[in-house]
Amino acid sequence: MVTQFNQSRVPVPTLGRLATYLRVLMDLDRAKVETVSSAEMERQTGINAAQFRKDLSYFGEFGKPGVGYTVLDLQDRITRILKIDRRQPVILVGAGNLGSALVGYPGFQENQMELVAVFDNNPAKVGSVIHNLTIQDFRNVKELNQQLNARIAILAVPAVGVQRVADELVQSGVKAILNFAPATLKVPEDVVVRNVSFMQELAVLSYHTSGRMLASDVVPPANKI
Amino acid sequence: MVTQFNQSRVPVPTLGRLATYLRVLMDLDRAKVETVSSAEMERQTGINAAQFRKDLSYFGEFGKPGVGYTVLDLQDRITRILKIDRRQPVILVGAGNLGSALVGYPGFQENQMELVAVFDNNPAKVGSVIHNLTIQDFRNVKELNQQLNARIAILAVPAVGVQRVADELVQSGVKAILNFAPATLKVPEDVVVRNVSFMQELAVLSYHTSGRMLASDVVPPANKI
DNA sequence: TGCTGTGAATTAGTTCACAGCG
DNA sequence: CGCTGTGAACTAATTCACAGCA
Repeated sequence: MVTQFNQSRVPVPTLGRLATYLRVLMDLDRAKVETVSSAEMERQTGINAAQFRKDLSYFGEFGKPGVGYTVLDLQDRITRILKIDRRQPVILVGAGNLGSALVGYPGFQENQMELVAVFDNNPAKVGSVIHNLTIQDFRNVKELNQQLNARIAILAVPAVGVQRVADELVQSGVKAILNFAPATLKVPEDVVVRNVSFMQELAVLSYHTSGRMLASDVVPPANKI
Repeated sequence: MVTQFNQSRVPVPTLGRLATYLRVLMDLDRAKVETVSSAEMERQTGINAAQFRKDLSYFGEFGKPGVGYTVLDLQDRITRILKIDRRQPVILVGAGNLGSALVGYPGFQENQMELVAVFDNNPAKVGSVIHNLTIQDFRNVKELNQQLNARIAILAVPAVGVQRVADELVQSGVKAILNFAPATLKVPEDVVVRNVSFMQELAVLSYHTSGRMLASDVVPPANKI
């Protein structure tokens, strides 16, 4: 059996699921569980057992037939695959409502993502402190990132002008962008962008409410609390 | 021309893209543009022109051959498809960092999503006000939603206990959930859940930084090669 | 026996390519 | 002509099903 590492062709959804597996493995470890089967992982995650095994198979062989997977070992390997086995510096642009909320997000720490700087272009905000970080002037991003060396950036700015911000980030050495603005970014080939669009998510949900499209059900006048 | 409404088999990604088209159409309308071709839409959105046409084809015929699409008409029809042609009441559970930030999110208004109540189970928070909404005790959700009639809920609570919250929401008549907690929810067949996982997004980005995976990250089976 | 790892089959989603209408 | 709408071809992702190992 020649195990061939299909490295170049890992489906994107696989990477997202790896993060889910990791979360469950951490829970299992805390519960002192030492080994786990793909069937048990399906119970915990809702993700098909064959899918779990195939996802792992893109990166090598991890389990013992007849036994399952060693929780700690698998956890360790997934963190290496996702490159969160060591600290990943991340910068955030936009200290508005959403941006500020994200600074306090505990998931960063848990996953070795370290928020190392927050930027904004609003002079009224520059200099103030959120969660131990002083808000920096976005004009200095290029210079400051020479020290920080962040390759990942989170964009929590309004849609207007987000492209210019992205361009500047690319100039500053950023290779991966998590974009919360409702806009489609143009970036060089070697830069990855993931869009998080609340609007899109809500649209999908809205479509699925109240059944068929020709819905005769009257939307009742709604009060507010 | 036989117009067939393929309603039952609309790909999920199509719905998300409809929201993107809508955004661009609103921009075009503001710029006084009256008609648009699928090729121009590709330029504006980065989404393939054939994809745009096929997405629309699931819902009928919208354009004029040789001309394109009437901006206002298309806009109108997409809002009807997504059921955001009229106000959609939405409730939010969890008034923490993220939840509070979402209350101020301007995208709700723009898309006829109206946040009608915010709930939390922390007595210290119940009663205080964010953006004109008084935080309600989550224990009253079922009772209050008899008036509010929200079918969409946003979950911005910690992972622990999120399943119980979801169960209660389903009991309260909620049919669609936008879940921000890093956990997999079990809900009845007729309830839709969309998960937004920052961690998953960051994991995908992290994987793509610093080029290809190191050879040492793929661990070959010990007894082979 | 009970499990993994993986080709094969299946299903979902995207893009092509072109007939046909305005 | 220039464009839409759509079957057909293609590509991606998921799930099945089973050989083979501990």
